[in-house]
Formats: sequence, C-alpha cells, structure tokens
Amino acid sequence: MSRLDQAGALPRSFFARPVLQVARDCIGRLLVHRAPEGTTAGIVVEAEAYRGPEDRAAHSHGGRRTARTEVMFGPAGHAYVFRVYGLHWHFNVVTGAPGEPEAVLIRAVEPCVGLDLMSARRSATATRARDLASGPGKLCQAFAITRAQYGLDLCESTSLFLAEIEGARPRRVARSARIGVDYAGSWAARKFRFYDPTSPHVSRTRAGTASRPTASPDTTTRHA
DNA sequence: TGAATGATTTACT
DNA sequence: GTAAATCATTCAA
Repeated sequence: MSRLDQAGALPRSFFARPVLQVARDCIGRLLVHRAPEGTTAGIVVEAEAYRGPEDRAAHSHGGRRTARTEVMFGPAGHAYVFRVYGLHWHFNVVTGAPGEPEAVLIRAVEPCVGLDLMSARRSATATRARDLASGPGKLCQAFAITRAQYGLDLCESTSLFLAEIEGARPRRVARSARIGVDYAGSWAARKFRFYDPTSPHVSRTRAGTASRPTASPDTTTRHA
C-alpha cells in the first residue's frame, strides 16, 4: 500500500444513497489524505448519519440553508467541514440526492499509513495509534482537515477521498445512538451511529474508557 | 451590533 | 469528575 492514488476511490454512486446506508457502508473503507508533507490513511471504524430537514440533531434541520450548510444541499460526495467549540474541525461526506441536506460524520479511523505524520500533527502526548484519530476532532487534526477542504469533491479529488480496501475482511458493524446530541429530543435516541465494536480505535471520552452511547448495540451485521 | 452556543478534547483536582 | 480553551455561526433586537 505504498502508492495511494485515486485508484479504488469510491464513486459518486456510493454516496448518492440514503444517508443511513452510506454511514453503515463507510465502516471498513479507507480514508486517504495526500498532502505535500506526506500521506495519511486509515480505516473508518466509526461514522454517524445526519439526515435531512427532519433530523433535529442535524445542522440542516428545518431545511436551514446557510453559508455553512450550503454544501449539504448539493450533490453527494462533497466534503462538509465545520468547526465546533471554536477549536475542533469535523469532517463529513454529503450523501443523498441534491436538495436532500444529508451527511455522514466520520468520527474515527484506525491509522494505517503515516502514523508519524499524524502524531506530529497531534499533540506530543498522542503517540499511541489509538490516540491519533479516535474522535472527530482528533481525526481532523491527524489528517490536517480544515476549512480548506470545505466543499471538496471527494469523487474527483486526488488529495482527499475514500477508497475500497482490496481483500478487506468483513467487519462487524454495530449501531448506537449518536454522541453529543442530547439536545435533539427524540432524535437523540435514534441509532444513527455505526461502528466496529471490535476495534480499539473508536472514539473514547477518556483513555481506556469506551465512549458511552447509553444504548447497547442492538444490530450487529457483517459486511464487506 | 451583540450575545449565546456548540456533532470536543485535554488537563487538572 | 469538572473546567477551560476559543470562535464562526446563528438568531434576536
């Protein structure tokens, strides 16, 4: 896996589907970022779906169409990047048809390529693989994803894209409620988070402690 | 024009 | 467990 060009990149048809399907199918795919200072890549092990106007947890709820959410109303496969808490970036991929403001939040990856570069971009205390990208903010820092990638077409870009992993073993995919969306009323309980329950690289609130979706996994499926 | 607020992470008590 | 860091976006006036 020394050469990571766009060969094997997921096509637009992958993203132009209902957001729940895309979120589930992102698990086990490879996120690749090629930068002048080096290439970083990791297997997606955690993703969340944010669905259209009716989802109170989504920035696009109620059809809110602003400068920030604009890209979500466009065609699938583009990057929706935004800042939260004034310091962290979050990376999403737009899904569905144009006019449907849906996106998948990539929350965690299992680092595969460029571990040293990820570590250098993160704080000096983040040296273990499971500390590099086990959370949406950490992931963006490790992959150097910022506002500069807002609106980027992942289906055309050769610098940032999702790719198929040849010969990948089937992964377990569990579901739970999303994290950090308690304000969303009944939508907070929806099981819109997908993750690999066997991976040590999913997000954590504290080292050694699994993030706490109060709901236990209820759906575990196998898929490639 | 101004105030409130996060789809979080980290450090400290 | 609790708190601080930190600012673009959003909404109210």
